[in-house]
Amino acid sequence: MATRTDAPTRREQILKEAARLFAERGFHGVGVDEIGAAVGISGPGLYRHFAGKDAMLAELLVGISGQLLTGAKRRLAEADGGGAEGVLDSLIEGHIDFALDDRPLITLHDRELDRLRDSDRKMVRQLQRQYVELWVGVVREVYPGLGEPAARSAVHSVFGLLNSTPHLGRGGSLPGRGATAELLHRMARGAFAAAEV
Amino acid sequence: MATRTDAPTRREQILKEAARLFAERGFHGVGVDEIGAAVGISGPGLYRHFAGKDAMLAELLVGISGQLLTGAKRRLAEADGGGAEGVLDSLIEGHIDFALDDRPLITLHDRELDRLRDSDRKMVRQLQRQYVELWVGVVREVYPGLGEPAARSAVHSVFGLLNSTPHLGRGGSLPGRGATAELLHRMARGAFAAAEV
DNA sequence: CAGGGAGGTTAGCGGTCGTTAACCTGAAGG
DNA sequence: CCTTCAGGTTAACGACCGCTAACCTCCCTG
Repeated sequence: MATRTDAPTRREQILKEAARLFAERGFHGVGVDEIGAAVGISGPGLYRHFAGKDAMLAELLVGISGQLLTGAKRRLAEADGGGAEGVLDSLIEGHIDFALDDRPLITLHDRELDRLRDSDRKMVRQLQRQYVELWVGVVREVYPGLGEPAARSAVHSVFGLLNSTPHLGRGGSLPGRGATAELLHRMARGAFAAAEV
Repeated sequence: MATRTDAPTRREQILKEAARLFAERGFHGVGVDEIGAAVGISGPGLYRHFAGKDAMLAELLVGISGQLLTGAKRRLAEADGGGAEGVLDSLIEGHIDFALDDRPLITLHDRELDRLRDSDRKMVRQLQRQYVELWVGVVREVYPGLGEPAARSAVHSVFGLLNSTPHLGRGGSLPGRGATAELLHRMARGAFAAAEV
């Protein structure tokens, strides 16, 4: 698991707060002064750590896409020979963990992509595409009745389902993390199964 | 069906283009000059039709939420006594029609809510809540094994699934509107079924 | 103990944006 | 024919925002 125990660097603090603010009010809706204030320094101080506001967003989005893809590849490799069913469950579990633990990032991920420089956007799109295609392969193995276009649509739709976590009441009345994760998992599997034929 | 055949008013043109632009680049990412240019007039000319940029967004979001709720109430009333299954299918169908035909609005609907004045935001939230609760009631009738919190989470997640249409390749390789609608419908039902117990 | 870099600060510039002001025009109506 | 008004126009203002410049202050290190 390799959990971090040392204190987060200033850069990491900034990225975390920027992600939260961008998710809450949109990239253009947040000023650099606010981001600075969120970590206890003031506006222009951020430029000691990032080339500009765009660079923060770029690093966040590239980081998210890369993390998702890397995790998925690892899960695919780990369960090699262990049945496609198990791999799909592992993929779903990983995506749910991400959606539940990093809601702001999940929100940014499909909301602010167009605010990136061309080169960064291309990179993020490529990582996202690889991630989707990895899912599509596994899904078609588990549900052979699905054609490729249908499988791709189904995968995008299940992402929509799993990424709905920001809309689930902010920690108030929902049935706890474990139960929510389980519910989402079952629904994802049910959606895929119903997509087949 | 009461289909409109007369030409759209200028106000309606503006709202339509504003919705598209807001969905593409975000509320703060679009200038009034661009909105004006999209309908062939220039920036400040918009103020003959709207009190300001905020008013356009408010009218769009209130309109969407109201339309969704009104349509859902109508479907519930129409099929009265005709079985909860049929009502749920009708609700799903209505939501899919909306998601497929008005993608920009669906995008705005859960993205730019926080940019509204307090009073407008409260109104939209109330309409949305009524819409969700209507679904929750029907879903629990069809799937009695679902508790109320689980049903509400499931409804939000299915909305995420259905609202994924903007991510499905923009008219390129996807299997045509009818097939897409059918796929989404089956997946929604499958997700609900899998949520139960 | 000098000095230099890391990481702050405030002041301010330049551009953009929402909005208003002032003016114009063409068509409808008495 | 004169008036009125809806629906435009351009100019410009004031606020805000991203970013740079110039400066300061520790702390580490040779």
